[in-house]
Amino acid sequence: MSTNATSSKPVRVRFAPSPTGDLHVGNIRTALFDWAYARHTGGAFIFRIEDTDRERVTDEYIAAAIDTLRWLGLGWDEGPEVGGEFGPYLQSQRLDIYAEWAQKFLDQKDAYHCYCSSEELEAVREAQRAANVAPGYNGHCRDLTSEQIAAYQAEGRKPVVRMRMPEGSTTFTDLIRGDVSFDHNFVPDFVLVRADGSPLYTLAVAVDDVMMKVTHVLRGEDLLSSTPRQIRVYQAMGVAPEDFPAFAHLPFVMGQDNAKLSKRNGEVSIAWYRDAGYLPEAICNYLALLGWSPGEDREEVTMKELTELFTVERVHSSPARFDMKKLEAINGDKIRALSAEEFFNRALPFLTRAEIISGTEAEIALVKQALPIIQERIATLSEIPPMLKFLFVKEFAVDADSLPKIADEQSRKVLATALERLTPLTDWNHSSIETALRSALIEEMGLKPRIAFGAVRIAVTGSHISPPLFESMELLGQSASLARISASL
RNA sequence: GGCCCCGUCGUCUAGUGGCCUAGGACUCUGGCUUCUCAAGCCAGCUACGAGGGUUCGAAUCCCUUCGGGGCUACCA
Repeated sequence: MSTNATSSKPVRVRFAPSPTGDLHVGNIRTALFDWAYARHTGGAFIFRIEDTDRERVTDEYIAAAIDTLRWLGLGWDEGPEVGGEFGPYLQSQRLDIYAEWAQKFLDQKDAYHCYCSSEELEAVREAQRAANVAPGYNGHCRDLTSEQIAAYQAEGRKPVVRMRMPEGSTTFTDLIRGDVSFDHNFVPDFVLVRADGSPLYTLAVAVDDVMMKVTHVLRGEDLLSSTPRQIRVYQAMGVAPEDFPAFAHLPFVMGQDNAKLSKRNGEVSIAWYRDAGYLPEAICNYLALLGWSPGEDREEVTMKELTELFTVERVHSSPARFDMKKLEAINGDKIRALSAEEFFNRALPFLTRAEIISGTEAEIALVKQALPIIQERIATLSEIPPMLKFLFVKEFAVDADSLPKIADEQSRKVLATALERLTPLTDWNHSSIETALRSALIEEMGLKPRIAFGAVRIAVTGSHISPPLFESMELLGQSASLARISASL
């Protein structure tokens, strides 16, 4: 059989993670594409939690997933916290629905009880591997007699519910990969309900997509080969082929060097990126470029432009490697593009969390003046505290590695001269400071600017790397600046 | 092993038979600018996995091959 993906129904896309851990880069890329597609088509974005495996999914992870999506700006139209017509959106709250369908499949003989134990199943697989044949359920319990069933029940065995895969094959049109076909010889009868009565992903995902009227399933490539099973459930539910959702299997996002994305090569948890000072719009922009491209040699897109430009046709089929360097570059671009007010809003939490400032009015005012001179020099927000630290420290001290650089005779002379010429300055601002120092150190002493200003920089900011010197001194103020120069003599 | 998916610079990509002696971005290298660090500007390095076809013409179509990945659970 085959399905046709064309549909004129209003688009409904879902992002349905199974929160067995923090949402990671790959999950988010999928969420982003789901969201962008829904927004592009004017359809609904549905957020559903697949927590049928309560052994692995925790409430903390669910809460974290909700939080992460919100932080990224991927708002949903239906789902946790916002509700919706087709809720609940947590699968663990829909157990009765799955049980009803499973019973219906049983009644229709589309499914059957399987009494095989895990050990027996494993033994079968072992034998299949040894015989070099396709491993998979062998259909042992497909047509049990009532005597056999009675015997198993007498043994106290609890059966699982297994879906019967008919002879033939399943072909569906993947929006990204074209027609994909699976021979049922390689799609064994699969389990819908565990022995304890709880549903499996294979049941819940298909039932929910139908019940929630999902029209487009954009998900990871790893689910590609489970699609025939999902389609089998649609059929058992009595859904007409033209009402099946369209599928699009997104390519993987892989780690820096080899295969899987892991802690080693680039952090996987989005929470980590938030703490490291990455902007949500930068993460989304970068992730959008993994497996998709707006074309026309374009790289930079806003969230709004992404929704306007995004189409599944432009998603390609090969996996992409995650490159932290490029994310950083985009993050720097986005930071530079921020308005002064926005930049302040984003920067403030990093300064307070690093305990550089406590939040007094005077501190806030100084921060607002200082931010513009560092905005173009950082790639992540976490670079702000170390860069502005010199303006706020109570106990100032020159960095250990910079200290030797101002210990020589020439530096001491430079600092002494600077102190002497800066002390009488009555109008303390960056241009008057620059004028005074240039005439004293460059013109009169004949020094190279980098040598002369370098010494002053270290004495005043404590490091040989700092924001622009004269602006820094203006912000620090005359008395503090002079005190530091004097202290280093 | 079987089934399925994938294969353009180091990385992300543009490219849908001639506009490609393959373009952009990140990285890297060199230079300019410069009070440090950045930013900015300029230049450079490096790619169609391989082999066969089809065609006047192929990165683009077909076949084979090699390589990578996924699935093969009472995970999702």
